[in-house]
Amino acid sequence: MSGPARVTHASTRAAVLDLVRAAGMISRVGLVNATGLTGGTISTVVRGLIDEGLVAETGHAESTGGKRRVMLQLNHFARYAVGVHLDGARITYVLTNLGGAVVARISRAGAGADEPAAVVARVAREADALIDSVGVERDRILGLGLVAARPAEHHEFGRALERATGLPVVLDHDATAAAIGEHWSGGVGATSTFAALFMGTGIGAGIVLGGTTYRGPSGHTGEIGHACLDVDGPRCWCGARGCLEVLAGPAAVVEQARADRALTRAAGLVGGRTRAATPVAADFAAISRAARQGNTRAVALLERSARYVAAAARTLANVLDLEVLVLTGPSFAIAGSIYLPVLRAELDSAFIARDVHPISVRLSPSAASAPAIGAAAIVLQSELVPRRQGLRLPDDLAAEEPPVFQVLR
Amino acid sequence: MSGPARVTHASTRAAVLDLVRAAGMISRVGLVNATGLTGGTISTVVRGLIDEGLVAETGHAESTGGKRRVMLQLNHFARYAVGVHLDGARITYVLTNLGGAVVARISRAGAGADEPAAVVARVAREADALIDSVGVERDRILGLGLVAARPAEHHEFGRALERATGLPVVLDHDATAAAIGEHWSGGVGATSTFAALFMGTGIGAGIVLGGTTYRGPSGHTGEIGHACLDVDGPRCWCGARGCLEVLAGPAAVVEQARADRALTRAAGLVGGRTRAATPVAADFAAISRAARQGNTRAVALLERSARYVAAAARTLANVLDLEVLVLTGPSFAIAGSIYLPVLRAELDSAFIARDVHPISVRLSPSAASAPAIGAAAIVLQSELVPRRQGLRLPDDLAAEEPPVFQVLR
DNA sequence: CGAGGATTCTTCAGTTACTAAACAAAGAAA
DNA sequence: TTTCTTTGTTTAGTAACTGAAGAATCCTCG
Repeated sequence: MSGPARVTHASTRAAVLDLVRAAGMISRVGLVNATGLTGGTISTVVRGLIDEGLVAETGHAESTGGKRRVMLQLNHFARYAVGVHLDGARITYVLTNLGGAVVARISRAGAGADEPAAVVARVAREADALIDSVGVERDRILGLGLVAARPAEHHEFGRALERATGLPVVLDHDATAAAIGEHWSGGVGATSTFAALFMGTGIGAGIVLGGTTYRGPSGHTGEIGHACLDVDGPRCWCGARGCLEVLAGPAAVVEQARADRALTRAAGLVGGRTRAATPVAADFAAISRAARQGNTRAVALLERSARYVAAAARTLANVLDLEVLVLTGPSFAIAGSIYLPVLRAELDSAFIARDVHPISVRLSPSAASAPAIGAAAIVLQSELVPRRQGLRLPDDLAAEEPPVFQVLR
Repeated sequence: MSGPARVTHASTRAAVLDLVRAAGMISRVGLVNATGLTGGTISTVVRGLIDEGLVAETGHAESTGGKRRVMLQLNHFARYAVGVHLDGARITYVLTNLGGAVVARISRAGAGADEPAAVVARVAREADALIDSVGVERDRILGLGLVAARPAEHHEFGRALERATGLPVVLDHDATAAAIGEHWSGGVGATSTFAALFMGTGIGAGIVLGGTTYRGPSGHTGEIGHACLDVDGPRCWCGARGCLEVLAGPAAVVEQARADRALTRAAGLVGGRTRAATPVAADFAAISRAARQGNTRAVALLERSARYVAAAARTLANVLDLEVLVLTGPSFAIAGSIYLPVLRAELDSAFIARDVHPISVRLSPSAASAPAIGAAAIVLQSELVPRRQGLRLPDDLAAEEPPVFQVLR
């Protein structure tokens, strides 16, 4: 009759490790305040983490009247993870360390119409090459994260890749991965509620609520590309009318640009003529370049798109009570500087909870490789932070006063 | 150095109690399967619940080849909770039992411009009268739930009410309360992801994700009334353009109706002339009545509104990957039958995850008093289900085969 | 009708992850 | 130097579980 063995209480070890990562540097007393656990517990948990080599004592804080705090930091190079982003056009690989920092990165041609078995073999080979290029021992690699726009279609691929590489493979949505990547690499607080607005060829959003990734019952969350912005708008492939993607997604922008002879010539759009592997991505990049070089018609086109994206972002923020919104993904990597001010203006003037708390809108520092970095971050998270629920986490991590740092002699 | 005392592991007792409530009737073995706990644990936890009078053994299931399962049920009349909904026009009181069933219900005039102290005294008196009307002992009442459109403004009021009634008071958003009420009274599954679309004078949404209420960092969640449905639409008080509320909320519908002479006369709208306490609510009701009686202009007006609400509902469903959408609140209580088919059609044809899982759209069976019922449910939840996180709950409660019930001799 | 199996539920010893509290160590202030 | 403050460690005790054995109940079949 006995049920399966389980850890009922959230793994304290994992929660402490996550706090150390999120804080960058923190003392044992800081962990006591942050977790609500007692000093004794923190003491033993930290000892275990130090023994495993995951955490190290890196110096002392200034005294506040008594013994100085010993500061703890994540040992960034104790473990690694591989992240792979399958896009239509390209496959991006990153190797990150425990802190989510990119140690190595390569980008290769997409799978195209190649045979799945051949693609598996190639991806495994290229991932191996990435690992070898920095000479990391195999047993320090926690696993491989694989992300794509429609992860459900890559189940079989993931399993084959697991066999080919010998690494555990986790599969996820690219937008969700991008959000986790932002979260892990520390741009946003440990318990913050935020969304990563992801623009590739389509538009999606990765959602993190109170520090926990939200995946929904079927994994189809954050489909902000199919937010309605015009009840009488043009029809979308999803069956509805006036979806953001149809009105203002990269494909829509490119289509509008192609209808403009002057702009087509000025920006050197390829799509209509040569049909490259991903004409939309290439043409969208061309339009963005033209806009940055001052082409007013390109600017107008992108700003029009930005107004729609901003309206959808506001809807998202109002529904979820967001604290942070990060723009990421290949398309924002190119055109983010044009979209950012429009979104900022919209949310500053119309976010409904703006009087209670601000909403910070920012551009990801690594928008182009965000999905791949996020893929690696998911591995780090799945291996080291099994489940964070059920533990009191600090309302504000910044409450821990940043101590003056001194190198250990 | 020792931190504050805390319950780290989710209270098993509370989780088991919640499962009994959600399942209606379940055996110990059922609980073992549902929780993942061992038989021994369930045995002792259940004994405790029976000793407290919260749960009772109510019969036997048919044998499946061995000893028959003893079925457990919530002892619905072991505890009670009071729910109070402060609306502009009216104050609604309900007394519910543990199962969330309404035992008594009264409705009185709203606070209007009365002095706060007088309102506190009146509410306390009316709540007492409600309790006395069914003759429930005071110590069986867990507390009083107070909900309003803007709970933040009623903090002081709540504290005063706590002193006046001697009952613990919890405060929450009306839309969130409505969602919890739907969840508690069992219309939706224990771990389901759903939203309660709430229409009073404004439009909001209460959100429950995987069985857990989502309140966001500042409690301003589900503001679907300020979803953008037209980037060039009319300006809203929130600062934005084209908000759902401005385009299609009850106030907008009433305004449009008043501009229509024939409809104003046919429906007998009062707003323009006499300025009642809440002209919008009264006039919206009048328009709905006219529509139900076949007035084509009223029908057209409401169906236009429904199209906008449906588009916003689709956006919400696509972002959160919803499984269930419940229409509730005073305005849906009156006009729900007109909105329901429009929303169903929209989500059946355009919900993005519809091929993976269906989304069920339904009208709350008690839309008018849903906020008050929800307020009481919040008390039940806060007292009996302190924190449900960190425990594996069943994917599908229906998996427990419904046993043939027999009354215990 | 009674043995034997199946299933449900209980009991109890053992494990784990914590807390509480005493203690030790390190620096500041006097 | 002495005394105080703060940080971190050790130890004993406890709550909430698991695992495994056993008791209770019911069905089936000779």
